[in-house]
Amino acid sequence: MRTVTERSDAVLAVATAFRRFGYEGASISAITEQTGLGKGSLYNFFPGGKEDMATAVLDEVGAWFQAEVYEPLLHEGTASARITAMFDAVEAYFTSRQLVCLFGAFALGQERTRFGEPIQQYFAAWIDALRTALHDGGAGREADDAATDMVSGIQGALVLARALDDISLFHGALDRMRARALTLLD
Amino acid sequence: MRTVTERSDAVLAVATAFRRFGYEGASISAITEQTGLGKGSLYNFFPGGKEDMATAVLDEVGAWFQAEVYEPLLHEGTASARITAMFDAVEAYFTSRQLVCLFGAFALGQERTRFGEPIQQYFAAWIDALRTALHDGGAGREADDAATDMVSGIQGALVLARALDDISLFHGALDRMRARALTLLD
DNA sequence: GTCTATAAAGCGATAGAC
DNA sequence: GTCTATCGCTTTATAGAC
Repeated sequence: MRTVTERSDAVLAVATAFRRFGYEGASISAITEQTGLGKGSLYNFFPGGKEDMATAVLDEVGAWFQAEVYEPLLHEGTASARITAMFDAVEAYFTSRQLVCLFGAFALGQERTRFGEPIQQYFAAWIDALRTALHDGGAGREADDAATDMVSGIQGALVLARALDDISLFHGALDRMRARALTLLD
Repeated sequence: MRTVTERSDAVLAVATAFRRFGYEGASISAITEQTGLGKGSLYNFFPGGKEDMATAVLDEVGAWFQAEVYEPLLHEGTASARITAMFDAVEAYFTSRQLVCLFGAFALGQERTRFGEPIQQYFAAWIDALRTALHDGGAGREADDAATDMVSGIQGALVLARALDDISLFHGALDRMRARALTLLD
């Protein structure tokens, strides 16, 4: 059996392993089983080993959010449409990924030391884009705190929904944040 | 050098190691260095090894929250005083513990599989006690969602404050939640 | 690009002296 | 209750065939 793979596919498969096992918990052999790729393939794609894999995964996720969340938040349509679209995109994203935000999970562990810069970048860019959209929509001084609270609230909802093993907690929290955002606009 | 230790002291020291390294990242030798206890002492206190250590740590933290957060929330004083006291206690607790909630951190990782029941218990009891206090204070139907949002909001604030390495994000978020709680009462 | 075999280091855990 | 030595296993990573 020799199914040739592209690196970008390998990155997605490795990301699944990290979501499931965490960074420390994802041993190379666990990643091998989860992804179906042998060690040879893995070290071919990621010469720097596990840390290289994690960097590639964070890059991929960061790029996805940049393209699908932050930029739409800044450019297209009315403020309320943009913000609603953000919640929809984020809800679909985490729902299809076991309610794990790799940046959030890494921020809580010792991984924060190794990957501090991309983690910081991810959250700073998100808050910044959301604050801008809120401000564009007429939210005044409260746009700052509101943007922070919403990004924070999404992370908290992920923690709680996983802890209580109840995905409706995630959907419910996002519904309330969506509604609150709309009350801040015009 | 033979400094005799009590198990309860060992539990507190091990907790610090888990906060710093995470469950998977805290190797026995790392716990040895962090705590100053040798392997002999550790396995004397925790015959079940690492899993035993984590269980003891979660028990200790859970008991602390039960005594210092949940019960005061249910019994003493006016609702607004009880809720303010909760935020104060929680703020001081996590501030002095590197902004790590072990239950929240474990909920995001594979540790959730092993320690699912205590994790669930911790958050369910917290939400339940807070909901009761809010209800006692005159908050109506919204007490349910508000209690969930506040416990979730605290977890989110911990994630964000660690990710951006800015403790003021934690204090600011708690200030706003405190204020919101008061607007829900009477 | 993928496989298998293997090396070197670190892991959790145990045994026995004190 | 604490120490040191050690076992057996798994880990990350590499080498070389295909």
